[in-house]
Amino acid sequence: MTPAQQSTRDKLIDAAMDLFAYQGYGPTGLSEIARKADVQQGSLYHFFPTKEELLSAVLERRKVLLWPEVLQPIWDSVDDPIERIFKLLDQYRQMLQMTEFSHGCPIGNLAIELTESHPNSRRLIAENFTNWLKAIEQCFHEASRRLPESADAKRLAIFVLTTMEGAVMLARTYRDFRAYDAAVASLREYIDALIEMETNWNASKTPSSVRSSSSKKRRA
Amino acid sequence: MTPAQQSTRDKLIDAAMDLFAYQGYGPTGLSEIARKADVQQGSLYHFFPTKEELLSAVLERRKVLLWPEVLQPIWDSVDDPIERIFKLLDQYRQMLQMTEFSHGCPIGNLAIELTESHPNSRRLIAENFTNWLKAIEQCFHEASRRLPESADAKRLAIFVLTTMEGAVMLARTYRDFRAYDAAVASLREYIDALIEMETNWNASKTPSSVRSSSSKKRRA
DNA sequence: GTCTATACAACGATAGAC
DNA sequence: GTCTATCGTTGTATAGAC
Repeated sequence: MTPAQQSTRDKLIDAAMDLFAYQGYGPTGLSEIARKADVQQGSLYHFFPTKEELLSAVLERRKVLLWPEVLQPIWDSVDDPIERIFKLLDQYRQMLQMTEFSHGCPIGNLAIELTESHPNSRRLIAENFTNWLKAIEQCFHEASRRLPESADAKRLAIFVLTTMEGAVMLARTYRDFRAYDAAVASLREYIDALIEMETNWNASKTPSSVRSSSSKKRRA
Repeated sequence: MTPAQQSTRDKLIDAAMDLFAYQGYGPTGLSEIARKADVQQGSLYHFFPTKEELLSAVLERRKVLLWPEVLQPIWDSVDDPIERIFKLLDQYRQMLQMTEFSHGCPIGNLAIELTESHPNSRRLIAENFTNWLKAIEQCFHEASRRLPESADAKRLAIFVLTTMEGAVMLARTYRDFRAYDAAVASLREYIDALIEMETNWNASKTPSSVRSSSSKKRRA
């Protein structure tokens, strides 16, 4: 849908989404949003009585866009669930590169800026994280054959998210990718080690010595 | 030194340091800082011509305080270099708990808020990260006997920092410690695996079969 | 639903007396 | 070095015509 066909409301949400991601919620003025959306400032208050309600609409939209705009293109181009995760991490890297480190993680930025001062938005930010985590958790579930039984898909997904958010923070601060690449390399090494553990375990198994599943949890 | 003995300049820096950490740089007004420091607003401009120069002084102070206020108490109470790292991570957890998630990482918060809009401060924020990383890197160096030769102390230190920053972000967003503890547990598992690798390697060595150090890099 | 004009508060910064 | 008063701007939000 081209901008010309968008409703005024959607134009406002899109403009606000960009500006909040680029310069944060507080520093972005409502007049700036209206200007970017090519909408008069009076109309803004017709749709969004307060600035924070516009923020809520932005965060709801981000939840909707996670699959079609972020995940699906990657899921379509990569089949292996583990590689999907690292392709996603590479996408954030590309975003940093294309924007010359001016854009970080839109949700992470708002998380730090608003968790304390805006409790309602905090909940929506948490929902955005949760959906992201669910997608990664699903990847680990799909790769569970290759992972030790003790591997916890949910816990691994959290580790991927903390690594990404921390890596984006350091990349933007240093304005280079050394820390980002180092963090992702360590994460890769960790997951490779888990896969190798399971590989070795399977290789050591013989058809005659099948163990119970409980005894398989050798690294809890 | 009690507040009464502090110079006006130091009182202003202390007040600003607290407020910037708690509510960010932008949302903190100069009048608020002066009030908290018990100093007249006119005096503020005598010491700091602009708000950003006050910020620079705060960031310089944080660099100075890293050792005596953050690291030294931990280094004094824990000898093992690896346990120092996890004690440090536990300290951030305690800080979150004591402040009911209202305080995050003071540097990480400012990093996200200011990297793009305040290039001068960005450099000082990077220096704060670098000093933190150096301390952790030193821990890994001191534990190098227990780690595989392929383990890169600098890279591991970065991984600790990204984990911490991401974990703090998620803890504050969810207002609970599940994600924080999950991330730290994964990091612990990763480092334990490195130590175990080296332990197994040493156990497999016999006095008669000493290898060259180059062949020891079996997991680069 | 759209637009103009404006109210009201808070901000960083400044001027100038002492 | 300290203090009071204030400038000029910007912010969110509103009022009311069309």
